[in-house]
Amino acid sequence: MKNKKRTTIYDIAGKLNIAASSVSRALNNSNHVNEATKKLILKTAAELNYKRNTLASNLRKGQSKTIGVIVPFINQNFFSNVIAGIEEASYQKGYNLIICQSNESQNKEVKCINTLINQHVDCIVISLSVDSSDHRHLQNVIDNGIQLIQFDRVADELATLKVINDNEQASFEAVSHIIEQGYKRIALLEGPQNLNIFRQRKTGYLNALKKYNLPILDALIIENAWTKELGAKATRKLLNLAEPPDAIFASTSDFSALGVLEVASAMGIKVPSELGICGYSNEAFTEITSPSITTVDQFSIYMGKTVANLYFQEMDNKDETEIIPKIISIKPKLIIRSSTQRNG
Amino acid sequence: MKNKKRTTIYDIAGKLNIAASSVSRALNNSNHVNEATKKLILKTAAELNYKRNTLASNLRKGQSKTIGVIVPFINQNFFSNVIAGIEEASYQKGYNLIICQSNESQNKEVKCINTLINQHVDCIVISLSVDSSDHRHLQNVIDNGIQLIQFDRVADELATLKVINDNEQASFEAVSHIIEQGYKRIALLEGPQNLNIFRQRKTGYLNALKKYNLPILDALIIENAWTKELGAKATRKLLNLAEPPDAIFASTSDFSALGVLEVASAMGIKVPSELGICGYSNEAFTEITSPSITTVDQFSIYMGKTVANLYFQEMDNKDETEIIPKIISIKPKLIIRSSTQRNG
DNA sequence: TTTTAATCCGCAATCGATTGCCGGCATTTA
DNA sequence: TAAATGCCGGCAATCGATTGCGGATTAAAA
Repeated sequence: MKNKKRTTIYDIAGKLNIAASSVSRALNNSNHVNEATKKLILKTAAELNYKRNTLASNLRKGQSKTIGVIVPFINQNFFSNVIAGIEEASYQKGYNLIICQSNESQNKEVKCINTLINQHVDCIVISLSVDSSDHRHLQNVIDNGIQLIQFDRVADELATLKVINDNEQASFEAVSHIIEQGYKRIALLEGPQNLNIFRQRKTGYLNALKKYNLPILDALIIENAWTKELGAKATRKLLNLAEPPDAIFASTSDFSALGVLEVASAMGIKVPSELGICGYSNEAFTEITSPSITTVDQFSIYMGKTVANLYFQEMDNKDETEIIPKIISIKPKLIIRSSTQRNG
Repeated sequence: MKNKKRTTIYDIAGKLNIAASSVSRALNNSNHVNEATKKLILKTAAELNYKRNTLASNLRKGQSKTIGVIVPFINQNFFSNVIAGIEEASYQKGYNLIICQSNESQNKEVKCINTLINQHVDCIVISLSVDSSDHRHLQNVIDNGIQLIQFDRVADELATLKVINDNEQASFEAVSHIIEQGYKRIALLEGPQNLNIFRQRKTGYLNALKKYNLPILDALIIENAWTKELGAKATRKLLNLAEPPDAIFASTSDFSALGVLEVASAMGIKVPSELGICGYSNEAFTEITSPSITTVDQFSIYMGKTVANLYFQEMDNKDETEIIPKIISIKPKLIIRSSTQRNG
């Protein structure tokens, strides 16, 4: 029962004593075949349990109907949601997904890209790894004639299709909200500044301080505090300052914010009355901590769908020879919860 | 710059005035080529930015070095972790992953399987959707000579490779722990019984009650309470009984347990003193609710690695013509937290 | 010096599906 | 009736890489 050779169009052609080309045409519903023979072929194909060999088909047609996706980690909420979104939209169009993780390493990222190029994917969707420094591997994708779409963590200087969040605006709104709640000394936990998203969030933070005429205090800005542990560590440092902050904006992630919350609780500091906390990403748990954590929702599933549809749209009007770089910016939403509400 | 034809082995062969077969052999590091020419070929290949066309290669070799994975939802913690595990192990072996979501629908599951068969994947890894009733589509995979590996939610009657959790034992231990904490009336929130995992967890529950000579009370067993909302609804019903339970085992998921906790909190019922709660899956948030939730860890990433390695191992000794069905059972771990601890 | 073996390389078939082109037959139009 | 058109089917090349086989050259053994 095992591993008999699969039935091919030649098997069908042989059985019906016709040419393979006719079988192929029938299977592709070409109107170049008589309706009766087409039916007969389809029937025979079903009987013989024929499955098209997509490899052969793609090789001949020079396309693979496959989209390659590279993310730092598959099992992080934001990314798995984006992937789910991409998958949903792609499935409807008959496209498949090949997923790779870069593990936040440019080294592996390069390998993933090469694999995907070898696989002749039609499109590569990527969110950069944290230590991504130069972008020759991305240029390589383009040079190989593969559509490249960057999302979330993008290389600004590369003119490709992009789907991003308006991080600066979201960050600005979050910090403005914090200020309006009466907090005066607002600390920032920032992420690796080689990633544009973290630079933008910092800019938003600075702009908000500026708008409300609050001083920028370098002591309250902590670099690379983007995990729960680093967030906790940074918080310990901040709260032990002679003049500690009265709010902490964990611009990097909700995990970082969780670290802040845990340290504050352990130190007996009351949230939000004595310390305001705001995270980023709207992870599921932010709703159920006590107090619940104010955060920013990035519409991750929608983002994934947008990425996929952007590709399909580009395909549709590929009569244009040149690719016009296009950027779709999604406005994230501030989710105000208990951890920053001390008015009202 | 765009969409020039890619360089092929023929381009390399042409430039060096040798046969394509030699180029192929050099690229595959065959020792059938002179060391000097091999070097020259490799150098030229790099210069011309050659990328192997994996489609052609796979077509010729009759294998795709690709594993297809089908899960209900990509963006659920357990599944995304399993996928991350599979990806990690596969990547090391040079295998690619094609990911599909069944959306808990057998209908889509069938389509996914057909897609993967068409793609000529070497192996299909699947965790069944909840409404999966018959298993002809799985049989179809086997009939097409594709290795099938089931994990977590498996069809017992199908003799394939399987990687599962010992749900019955885990459930037994969880309920035993609850009983040992002095709870007497333990409710069970159970999942759809057509899935074997939920049947097994129920069995474990029943066995534990039996062992400790506790009565089985039908009123305390609620069917299909496997989301947060359904868990909450079930809890409202249970706690309004004339004789309400003093503990609830949400055997379906931690989300369900979270629903229980929220309703209990809203009703002013103290956890764990008045009500014990135990979930299943060790979702990240169970650690940070107050009180933290006792749950069962399924070692999901490890499970993914195990699945992948099981496949590679089978490949290695495929000299055996017949496939020996093999089941790997991973023993989950009870994580005891505050929500069930009222002794000590 | 001759035989044997080893090493390298090329030819050509192959994997399975697709598609441009040609030709036979039937139908329609002049 | 002859010419033009349309429909349907087959032939054969093609996509790019792999591989069995045979031949040529060189090195090693007798």
